[in-house]
Parts: sequence; C-alpha cells; structure tokens
Amino acid sequence: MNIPIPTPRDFSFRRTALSHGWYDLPPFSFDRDTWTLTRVLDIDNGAPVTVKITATPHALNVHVARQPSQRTVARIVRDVRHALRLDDDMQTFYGAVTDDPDFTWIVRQGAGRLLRSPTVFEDLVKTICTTNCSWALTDKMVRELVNNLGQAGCDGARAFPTPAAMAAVPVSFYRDVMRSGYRAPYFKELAERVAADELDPESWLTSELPTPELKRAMKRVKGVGDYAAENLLKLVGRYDVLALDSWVRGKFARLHNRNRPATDKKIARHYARFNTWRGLALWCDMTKDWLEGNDE
DNA sequence: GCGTCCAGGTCTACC
DNA sequence: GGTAGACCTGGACGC
Repeated sequence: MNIPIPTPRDFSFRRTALSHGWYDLPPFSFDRDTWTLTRVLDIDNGAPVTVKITATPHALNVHVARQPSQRTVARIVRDVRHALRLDDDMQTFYGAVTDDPDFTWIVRQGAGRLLRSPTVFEDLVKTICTTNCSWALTDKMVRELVNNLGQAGCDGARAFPTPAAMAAVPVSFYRDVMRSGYRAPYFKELAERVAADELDPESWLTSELPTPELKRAMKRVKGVGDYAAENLLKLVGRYDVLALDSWVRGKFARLHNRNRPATDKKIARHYARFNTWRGLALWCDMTKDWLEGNDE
C-alpha cells in the first residue's frame, strides 16, 4: 500500500532526510541509490511496521508492505510528519537568512528541517550515544540496543525499544552487550524514570519554559550535558542554542578560521546575527556541502 | 603487538 | 560558578 502525504512548497526531502546523522542509525536507514528513507515504526498494540519513504515534487510516498488498518495508517502519517518536520513553519527562518549571500542557498534548497525520531525519548537515548565517542561507536551502541531490545515486525525488522523494554534489562546489558561503558547506568536510570512516568521527555516538545530553563531540565538527565541538551533543544524546535561539539568546532575552523581552532565565543559571534535562529543557521552552514551536486 | 591519542562530553569533587 | 581529573570504547597511528 502507498500512503501519499502532501508536503509544503518549501520542503526538501533530501535536505531533511540527510540533515544530520540520524538517517544512518536504526531503526532508520537510507538508500542513496534510490533516495529512500526506511524506518521501522512502533505501533501501539501492534507489531512494528516498516515504511519506505520516497519523495515526489509535492508529496511523500510512504510504502507499506501490507494493508494496514485505518488506525495504523493514521499513526504512520503522524510519525512521518513529525520525523520529517512537515508541520514546521520555516518562513520566519528563511526570512532571517535570505538577505545574507552565504545563507541564501538554505532558502533555495529548502534546508533547515532536522530529521528527528518519532519520540523525544528515542532522540534523548541516541543523543547520549553520540557523546564522547566516535560515530562508529555511536552506531554500534544504537544497533545493539535496537537489535536486542526492539520489538520485531512481521518482516523481522526491529523498532526502537520502548522505555519499558529498556527498563526491564539489567545495567550489565548496557555495559556488556551495548558496550556503552560508563553510560550504562545512565540508560538504565533514564528508562526506569520514563517507564514509571517520573520523567516525560515528550512534554519537552510543547514546553512553555524559556530555553535556558528547559535546558536545565534536560541536563537533569544523567549523561546529558551542555552539548547533548542543546542538540535535543534543536530537535524539539528551539534554535537559540548552538550545540557545539568537537565536529562542529573542527568544521568551523576549516570553513571560517583558516583551519585554526576558534573559541566558542568566536563561533557564537559568527552566528549571533541570526538571533533565535542562530543554532539552525550554524548547522545549515556546517552541512551545506553534504548535498552539493545533489540539489533538488 | 603494544602503547597512546582522541572522538559529534559528562560527572563529581573540590575550590 | 569554575575547573581538574576520571571515565568506557574502539579505531587510527606511531614505534
């Protein structure tokens, strides 16, 4: 079955799907030959469903192997819209960058929508997996988590594990199977708190707290520091933070500082003119070359 | 083969 | 509030 989902005029499937590394971490995967984003979606009270997402000029085409129920279709549409940020209004951001010659490509290419997971919980776990390690280790940790704790669909593909599934395994799983090292107790504690409704990461999406206060709330999760919190803030739609990590610092040095390390203050000054959109302007700037030669 | 460094940082103790 | 040192893993690198 194919489910068509109309897309906004300023939407770019390629720029959104490949906006950052999430597309390569299960239960996402991406095929650059066919430009297909695959995702295994968790369906409440049912087996997970694998969807294959491609784009036409004005719509997404979501392919599902079997004929799902109406309720499942509604869930699929909701999750795809959420993950690909179809409901984000980008015009204010585009207005903020359109007068800057170095940033007009963002408007032209429809960049700025950052791929996210169907749940903030998943984004939170994955973000902790990115801290203080190579991308190869991030990939390994997430893969072990999904392969061992994710529920399998009819095709054998696994969804991202639920908080309850993660809370049910001992710390030794995170240490010895997931190989997450010192992060192991953080995952166990996080899953237990979310499963017990002591912590609700999904509420961060609609929180009315000012960004600094929301960031403080995020940092109360063990394993979430400045970088991780600011990365999560971007994924819930707050772009008045930069989320500087070693990769961004290195890339900024190459692009804007003659290959020499720049201070965080200097990086902040460079993007300050974009005000509340500075974090998104920075990320677009850092990833401009990811799709050069593949523009839609 | 072995030791060291470092990668998409964070926590804790201490001042 | 600011900072030093410890913390897991695994790949790259030099010897």
